[in-house]
Amino acid sequence: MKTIEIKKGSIIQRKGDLNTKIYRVEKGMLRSFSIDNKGKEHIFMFAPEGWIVADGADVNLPAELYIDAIEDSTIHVFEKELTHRTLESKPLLNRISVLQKRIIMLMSSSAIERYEHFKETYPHILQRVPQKMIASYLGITPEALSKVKGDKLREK
Amino acid sequence: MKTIEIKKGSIIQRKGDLNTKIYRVEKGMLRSFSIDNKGKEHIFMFAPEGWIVADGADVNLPAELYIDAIEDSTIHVFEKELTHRTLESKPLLNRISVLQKRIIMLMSSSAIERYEHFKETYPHILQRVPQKMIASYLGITPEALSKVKGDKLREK
DNA sequence: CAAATGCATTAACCTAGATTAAGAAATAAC
DNA sequence: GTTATTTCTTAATCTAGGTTAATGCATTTG
Repeated sequence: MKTIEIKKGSIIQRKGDLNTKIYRVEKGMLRSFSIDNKGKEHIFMFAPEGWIVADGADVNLPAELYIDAIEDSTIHVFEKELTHRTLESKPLLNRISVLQKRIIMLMSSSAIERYEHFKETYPHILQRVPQKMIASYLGITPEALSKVKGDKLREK
Repeated sequence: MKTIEIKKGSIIQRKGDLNTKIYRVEKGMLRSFSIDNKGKEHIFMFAPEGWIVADGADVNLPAELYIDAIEDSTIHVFEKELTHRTLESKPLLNRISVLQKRIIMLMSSSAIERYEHFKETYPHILQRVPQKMIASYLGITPEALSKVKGDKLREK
């Protein structure tokens, strides 16, 4: 295990890199994201203090996700290889549960519904990251999020 | 472990049921799906012979997904409780990898791109299930899938 | 076999969200 | 504190995909 301190904006993993690392956030916040063929970013996950981020792609294949710091951060870096032997199933099952819910949400809820759900589920993250990143996580543009939030307010 | 034979169309798990079972398909095909607040189905997964289906939601919470047979099927039913102790991390990690890719796809690819990807990834399933179910899996309507396929052909 | 149901396709119209652009407000940098 | 850079909002326009509806096939069912 290695501990590193990184500045906001530092990229610690790129798509195509070896996918052998797991990151545990001690301080600050990381995010993982993909970049599509039009150059657009799609945030896959936010990881504040205490959270673990890793590219879930197969260890033997190149990384699919970028991972960077969105705040100055202190990170513990582990090798997947070493941790995988002792891995408990509970956190993995929990992760699967979260991903399943995310897929269902993406398929069946509107932008504003996904936003409301995010707000309830991750209120602490909502306050800490720019709204355009929330939009990216939700799968919409910043303009669209701004609009649906405004509509929501007005209709009350 | 219990083995059951079920007819096409039989529902073996509903949203809200106890979420304690895992199903292994010996013959035929199952699918899991959710129903949104407008009554629309969204297929989460197809499971042909040899595959395992289960609702990934927390075991202690009610099931989120429906599971039914889309062909006459023979199924082995296991209790999650019993299997979870001996669960290896490899298949779980693989599952996480698949779900991650699905989320990225839903956020960053068009309907036709998702269709092409499905076709390459699950050609055997494509041939066996009605196109409207593929559409449901992709997160679009049957009409939209029919249209983009037609457009694709014509533009060549 | 006939009738009924389910499935795929096409087309007209509609809408959520994308795109583009401009300005206001907030944050960061000097 | 002033300037520069991000971020957020609003508005006009555009588009992928949704909705509704009609038609033709294919598959079940009685």
